[in-house]
Amino acid sequence: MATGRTHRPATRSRGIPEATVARLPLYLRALTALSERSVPTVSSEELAAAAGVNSAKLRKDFSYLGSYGTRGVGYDVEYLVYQISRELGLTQDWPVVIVGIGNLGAALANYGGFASRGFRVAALIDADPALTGRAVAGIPVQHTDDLEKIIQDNGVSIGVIATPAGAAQQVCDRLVAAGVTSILNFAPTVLSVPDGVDVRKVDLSIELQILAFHEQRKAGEEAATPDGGGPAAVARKESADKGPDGDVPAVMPA
Amino acid sequence: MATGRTHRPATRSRGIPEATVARLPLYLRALTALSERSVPTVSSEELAAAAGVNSAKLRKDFSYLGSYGTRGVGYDVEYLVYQISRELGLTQDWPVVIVGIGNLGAALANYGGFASRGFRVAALIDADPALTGRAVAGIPVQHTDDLEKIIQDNGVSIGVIATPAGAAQQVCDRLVAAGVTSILNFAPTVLSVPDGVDVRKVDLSIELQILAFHEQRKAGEEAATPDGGGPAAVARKESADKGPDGDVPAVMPA
DNA sequence: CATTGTGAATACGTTCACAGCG
DNA sequence: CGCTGTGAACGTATTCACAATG
Repeated sequence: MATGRTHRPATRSRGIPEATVARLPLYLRALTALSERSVPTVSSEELAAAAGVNSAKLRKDFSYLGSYGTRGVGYDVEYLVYQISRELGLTQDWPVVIVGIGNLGAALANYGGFASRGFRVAALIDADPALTGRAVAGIPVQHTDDLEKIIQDNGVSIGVIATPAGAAQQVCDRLVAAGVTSILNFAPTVLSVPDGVDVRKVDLSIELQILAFHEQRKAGEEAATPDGGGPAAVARKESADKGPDGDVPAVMPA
Repeated sequence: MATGRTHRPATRSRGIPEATVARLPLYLRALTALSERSVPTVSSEELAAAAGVNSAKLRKDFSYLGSYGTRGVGYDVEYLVYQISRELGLTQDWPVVIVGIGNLGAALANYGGFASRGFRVAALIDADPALTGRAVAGIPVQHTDDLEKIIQDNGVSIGVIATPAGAAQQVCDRLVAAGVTSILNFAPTVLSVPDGVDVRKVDLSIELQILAFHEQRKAGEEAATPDGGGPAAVARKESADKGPDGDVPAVMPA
């Protein structure tokens, strides 16, 4: 932390804003669904609705990728799917390891959304010898002792940590030392990593606390139902546009 | 979604920024750890390091809550724990239901970080009759048919959806109709909810895709190992400051 | 002429830097 | 004197609104 210098390596990064990057997967999912229904084109308005954002935001997001639409018509679904996939790097294969095969690790191993998007669970790793050798989701669980070898043999650059909090930093250090440069952390810990390594965290407890905050606010100010107590509000809002927080929630078995 | 009108009900909300709210749980966790070690006071610098943010941000965040520090000294740990807990609404009991008891639902049910923070798993609900009656984490699984009754009997206002994508909207609708006003969604779907209901989502696949994007960037610009292949880079950065995205990743059994 | 693409306006979030204070 | 609290500067993200255009 000494360096007051902002990091940001040589990466001048052809300027796609983070907020936009975070939404691309959302668009991709909506587009994939359209593609499966053989819908050929879609307008920003329709796609935005499906992704749960507003159309101006969507158009601005796409404008960072290039001009892939046709005025008066909309966007070609297949073409956009391809462009976004490419931009996200999903046209290549990403071997991933999951460390910590408790309920959560198992849930992740079983998660279907992987293969569909270029991600491949290359290995499952756990410290418990009782698990070693057992298969979860058809993939054998290997022992932590072999972590470095597994990473290297499979050319893994993305690791998922689903261990208890106490083990997370140590696992993280070993992953990084073995060559992993992107980590998805489900343990409720702040991981410390060298520059150049990306960490994203998913923290259930934090998400619930944020909900509790808003829930409390609601309880405080209702008293008399704000919208007149009549029929429940009807306007529906898409959820996706939740606030900016840049952060996430973690989960952990026992 | 016709209404171009921004929502935002009467809620003028005594102005704590969303970004700050999202960090309060982080501070709380760090403070709780200090409290357990019986540390009496902490400076913004120290606490910021523990939470993985910078100290100016932390001080500004705290300034929205009030002036709880002592100049020249720092913050009283116990007092801050209390203030933040109260602000987040964690001094009260929040009964929560989890719908969808696959691997993920089970992981959530077993998650330890609940009770510690005012959350209580009031019920587990699943559509599979084979699960009904079985206990997970010591809590009996009940059938979806009884969802409304369970919500009402327990005064539940927060629901967690850990079902397959296909069931999520339907479950959501029933939760909302039964009185739930905050939802944590792990299914990879955009949920549509009435005004006044908060949804946060956790989407594993999205998180991985964001990592892949950055990973790809790195690969593109290195060419020769960036840090010379020598000793791993030494500068450490705290992970928490990840980009703004306001969104999260989902997971789903099978 | 419906719809994209985008400057300009606005809102929000972060960081700086230092006055204020215990 | 050290550390908090905060106004002001800066940077990023969202929204508006309309000119450009297939």
